[in-house]
Amino acid sequence: MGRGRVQLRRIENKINRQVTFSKRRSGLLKKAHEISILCDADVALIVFSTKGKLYEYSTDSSMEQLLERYERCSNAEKAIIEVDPESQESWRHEYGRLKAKVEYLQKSQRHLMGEQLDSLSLKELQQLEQQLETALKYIRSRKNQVMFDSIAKLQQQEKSLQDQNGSLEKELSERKRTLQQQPTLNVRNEREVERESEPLARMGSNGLLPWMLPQVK
Amino acid sequence: MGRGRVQLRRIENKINRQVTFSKRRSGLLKKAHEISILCDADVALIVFSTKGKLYEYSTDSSMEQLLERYERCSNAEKAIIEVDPESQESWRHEYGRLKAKVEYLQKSQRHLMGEQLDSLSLKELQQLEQQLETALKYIRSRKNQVMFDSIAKLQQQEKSLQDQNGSLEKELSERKRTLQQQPTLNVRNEREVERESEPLARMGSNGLLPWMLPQVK
DNA sequence: AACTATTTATAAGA
DNA sequence: TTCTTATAAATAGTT
Repeated sequence: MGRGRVQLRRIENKINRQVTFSKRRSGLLKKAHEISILCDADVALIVFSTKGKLYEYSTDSSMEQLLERYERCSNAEKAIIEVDPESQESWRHEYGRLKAKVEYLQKSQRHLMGEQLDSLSLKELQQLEQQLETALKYIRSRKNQVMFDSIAKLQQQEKSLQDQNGSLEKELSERKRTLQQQPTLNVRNEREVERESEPLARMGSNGLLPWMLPQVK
Repeated sequence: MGRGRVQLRRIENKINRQVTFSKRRSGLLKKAHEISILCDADVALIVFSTKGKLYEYSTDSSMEQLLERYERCSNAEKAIIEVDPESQESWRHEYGRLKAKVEYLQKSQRHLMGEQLDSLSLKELQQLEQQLETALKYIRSRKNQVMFDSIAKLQQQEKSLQDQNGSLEKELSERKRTLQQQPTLNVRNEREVERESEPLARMGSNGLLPWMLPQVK
C-alpha cells in the first residue's frame, strides 16, 4: 500500500524503519479497534518498538482481564495448576479490574446520556453526536417496524372477524327465510331460533365484539 | 476498503459479522506479522471471537515471554490493590454483584447505541428515543459552546497579532525611511521583521485554524 | 470460496 | 513530524 511494492524483510535504513513503524503501528491499532467493535470480538494487542517502548490496545481497556483469559484458554496446564486458586489475592485482583470496568462503563454511559460533557474535546463531542444520531436512526427504524407489525396483525384480525361475521349473517338470513316459508309451523321453533341468534344481536354492527374495541376512558 | 463505507459499530447481522470477522482477523494477523518483520518490533496479538474462540500471533512465537515483559512494563498500578482483608465469602459476594452490574451496564449501553433493540417493547423504544433526543440536545449545546469559546479566543489572538503586526509595520516603515536617508545600512533587519509576522499569515482570514473546518474529501 | 468495485493504508516525496 | 499523492492492499457486498 504505497508507491512501491514492499518486501517482507527488515527495513535496513533506520530512519525509514522508524517512520514506517510509526505509521503501521497506528494502522494496526486502528484495525484492532475496528474488528473489536465491528465483530464484537475481544482483542489484546501489545507492541514493543526496537528500542523497547510499549504500545498497547485492548478492548474496553481491560488488558489484564484479557491476558488472564488468554492464559486460561491457551494452556491446560495452568488451568490445572489453578485448581487450588482463587486465593484471596486473586479475588482482590479480579475485583479491582471489575471495578475499573464499571467505572469505565458508567463514564461512557453518562456521556451517551449527555451528562458530564465538560471533559470532552470538540472532536469527541462531534463523534458522540454522530454516534447518537446513528443510534436514533436504528431506534426509530425499529420502532416503526414494531408499529407496522402491530397494525398488520390487527388488520388481519379484523379481516378474519369480518369474514366470520359475514358467514354468521348469511346463516341467519338463511334461517329467517326458512321461517317465512313455514309461517304456521310450531311457534316454539321460532322462539328457539331467536334464542340461538341472541348472541349475534349483542355483537356490534361493525362485526366487533366489545372487548375488541379500544378502551376509551 | 470495500464496496460500501463502513460505520464503526457492531455489525448486527450475525452471518455478516462472522464473515467480516474472519476476513479482518486474517488481515490483522498479517499486519501484525508485517510490522514485526519490517520494523523489528515485538508484537503480541490476542483475539477472541464472540463465541470465545482464540486466535493469536506473536513475534517468534514467544507469547509467554512477551506477556511477561508486558507485565513488567505496565505494572505500576498493581501496588495499589492493598485494601482491608474482608472474608473470602464477602469478596465473592461483592464480586458477583459487580459482575451483574457490568452486565447491566453493557446491556443498557448497547441500547443507547441503538443495538440489540429486539428485546424492547414499543413503549421502551419510545422512552429510549426520547432519552437520546435529550442527550443530543445537551451535546449540541456543549459543542456550540466549545466552538464559540474557541472562536472568541482566536479572535482575541487575531486582534492581538494584528496590533503587533501594525506596530511592526510602523517600525518597519520607520526604518525604511531611515534607510532611504542612509541607503547602505544593514538589510537583515527587514528579514527579521518578515519572519516574525509569518505566523499570522498561516491563519485563515476568518480566524479559524484548519482543524476546525469540516474535513471535505 | 471467488470476484470486483471501492475504500483504506501507506511508501515516497515535499 | 506532518501533509500530500500515487499506488498497493484490504475488504464489503455480490455471486
